[in-house]
Amino acid sequence: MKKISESAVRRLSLYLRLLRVVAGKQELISSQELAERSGATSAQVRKDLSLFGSFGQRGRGYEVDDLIETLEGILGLGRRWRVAIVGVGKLGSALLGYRELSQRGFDVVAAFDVDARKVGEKLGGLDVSDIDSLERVIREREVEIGIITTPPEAAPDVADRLTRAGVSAILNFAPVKIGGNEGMVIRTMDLALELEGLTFALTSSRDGERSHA
Amino acid sequence: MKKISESAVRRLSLYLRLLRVVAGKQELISSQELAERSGATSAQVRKDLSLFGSFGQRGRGYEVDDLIETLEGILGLGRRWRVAIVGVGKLGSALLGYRELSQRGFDVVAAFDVDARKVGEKLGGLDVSDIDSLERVIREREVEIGIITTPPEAAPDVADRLTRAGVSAILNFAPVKIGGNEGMVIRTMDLALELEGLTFALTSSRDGERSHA
DNA sequence: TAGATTGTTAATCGATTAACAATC
DNA sequence: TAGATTGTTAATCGATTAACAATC
Repeated sequence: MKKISESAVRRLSLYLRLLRVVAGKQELISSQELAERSGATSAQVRKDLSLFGSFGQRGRGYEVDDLIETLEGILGLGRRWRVAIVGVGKLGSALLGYRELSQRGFDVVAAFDVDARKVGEKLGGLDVSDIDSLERVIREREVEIGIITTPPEAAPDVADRLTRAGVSAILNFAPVKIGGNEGMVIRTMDLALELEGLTFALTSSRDGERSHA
Repeated sequence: MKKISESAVRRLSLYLRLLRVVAGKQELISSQELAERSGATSAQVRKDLSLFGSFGQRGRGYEVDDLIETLEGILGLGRRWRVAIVGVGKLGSALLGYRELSQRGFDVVAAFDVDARKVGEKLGGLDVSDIDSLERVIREREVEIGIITTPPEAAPDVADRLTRAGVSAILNFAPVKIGGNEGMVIRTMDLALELEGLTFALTSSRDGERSHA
């Protein structure tokens, strides 16, 4: 099976979101229009889609509804996913309260914390479980995706435990490298890294101006 | 000035973080060690650094403390940055409460919301301002970076207003495309997109297994 | 000096863009 | 049929990796 780049997958997600916006308003969409809305080129759009098959009609474009279904299939969104959140601090509880998650097909079925005061508390309609019961609860509730919102020190250990408990993918918000063993799918979202991307751009563009002057 | 790729900048941020961990513990570090810790290759590390100069000593490696300072300089972290958060919902207030931000050189000096009940409230030691006063407050407090944590519908307008008020970079958490005019630096962090990256990988790897069988 | 490790050039790999025949 | 737009191949561009002379 040919390898699909991460950036291609991101764009597919983006196309799907844009298609949902126009769904019901128009029947067909061209690679050109999808390109304008997504900031890609029309060639890019056609290429991305063609990695998985031919879904359009020459001379007409793509059927919006069809393409939505196709993309949902490709991205694995034809079903719901069972998610656990580990670490119910500020960020964790923000995520717990997110309606977006459930709308997009992700059911948060477990939440964990070390803090005894939080355990048992009801947050977003869900009991917070003790982190000590992680393995058991993960198994019982058949969690497939773990979201780590613990402090960085705790994150690698949590990742190991999630892995051993049978979770198959992790979305990590802690600013540390998470060691996943073979086959584990891991993504890290790192606020500081993104901010530093901004400050780099600001700083170097300013230097750029100066050196032009 | 040669273009530096976004991924190179991300790696530089990562190297910096790793260097801070070993600072005080060791004086020198090799590209090899930095590579192991970051998941890059040693050639990658040397190449990334060489985009900005020669900071190492052949046969010895890089001085940890020196390299930290150098990277801070490159990434624009030799100073503090003034940040505003727009949208004090769950995510916005989580960010407001983040000590990490201030530790990393980002001072949150303003927060905004549309909700009259939130305006005036003190959150993380900061008064929430009315969104109507955005332009004025941004100017008065000399905000340089805006963080958007509003619902998606509001985000594009907020981005425009931030831009016109003189903010030079935006970190956007809303799942929409933000139109920035020339020279504006924009990054979007999109939870749904990342999750869909996971489900894609899970789904296609499973399909992969099947097709091997 | 011998061993280690950088900085940089050249080779490779992969992703994006351009172009156009196929075809609705 | 004429016009539009796909799907795909070839060309280009950029990023990563390999290799090695320079040198600490």
